[in-house]
Amino acid sequence: MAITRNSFKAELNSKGWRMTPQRETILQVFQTLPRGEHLSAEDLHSRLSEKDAGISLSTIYRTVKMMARMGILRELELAEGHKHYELNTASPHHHHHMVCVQCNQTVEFDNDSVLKQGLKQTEKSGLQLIDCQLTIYTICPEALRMGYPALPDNWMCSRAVAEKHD
Amino acid sequence: MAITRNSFKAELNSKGWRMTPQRETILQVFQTLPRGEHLSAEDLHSRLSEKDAGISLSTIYRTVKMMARMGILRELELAEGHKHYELNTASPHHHHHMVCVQCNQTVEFDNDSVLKQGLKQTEKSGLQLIDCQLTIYTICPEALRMGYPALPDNWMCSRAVAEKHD
DNA sequence: GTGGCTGCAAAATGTTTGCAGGCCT
DNA sequence: AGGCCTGCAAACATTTTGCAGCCAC
Repeated sequence: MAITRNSFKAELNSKGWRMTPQRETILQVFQTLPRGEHLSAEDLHSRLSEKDAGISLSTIYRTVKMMARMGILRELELAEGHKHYELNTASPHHHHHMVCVQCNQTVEFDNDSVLKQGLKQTEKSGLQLIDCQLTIYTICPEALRMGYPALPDNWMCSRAVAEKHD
Repeated sequence: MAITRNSFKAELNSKGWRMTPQRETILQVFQTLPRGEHLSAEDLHSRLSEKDAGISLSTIYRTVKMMARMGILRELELAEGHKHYELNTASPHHHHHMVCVQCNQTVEFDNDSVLKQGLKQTEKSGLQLIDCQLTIYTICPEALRMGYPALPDNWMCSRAVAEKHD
């Protein structure tokens, strides 16, 4: 049931498309990504440049969008202004996200009942469910104490500061 | 509990900010928006230009972002590439969205149990819930029949075509 | 009166696209 | 061999920002 290099190639070919080194590399990155992590196009690009395989940004954008449409990747709108991608594992590995609007820290959590609600809803409307994402926007106690949403310019919570020093 | 011009002004002043004609106008638009509708910054801009009150796009962007941070508006990432806003009515008017990835048609639905799950999750982590959105991505039967995701270039489902003729 | 607010224009960001050449099937 | 695919650069869409003047407090 999980995606493999070969099933990916078969699915591509069945649509008249092709397996290429770039597509294989990108699939591998997601296959070896620790559970709970997700990458933006830019993340992928710099990660691949560091190693050997430089893949152009355009190709990355084209590829992740295609893989998302094929149902292989899941497209997430978590941080402001750009999308993240992760392998689209079906239930029972279906999970959701909780993201702090101040520091963008994301925590994933499992909740199968949400997917059930989603399926109920789409069946009722005669539509096919592609994905179902519960995103919870929160703000951390520290930012609240500092007077959010009237925070000083450039203020960051300690978690966000720590993240900058990675 | 619902937002009013006066409670808005009070909240602004408490933070050292000001009530202005632009902010009042934008609040009014959302207050009189039929339930289930949501506007992008561009929507707001053209809607206000048609009438009398021309408000610059920058001010609109600044204002809706501020109002979202204050918890007055809810920021939605439904269609590709731009955000929509709606009044952030608390439970029991809390609702969620189902959007077709082909034609972008959006249907809202109620589901209080989702909000309950969200509250449970944030409490567990000691965070304050700002918003909680279940977004269901679907694809309509018509696009499936046409071979999605390998659709002909520029193909649109009949609902999407109808939408273009508005 | 003062400092926040607006409008304008310019910049920045994230993403898409046209095209010439290359490689998978 | 044909046509899909890539990389590059340029275009694009949306959103953000610097700044001078304005207006709510």
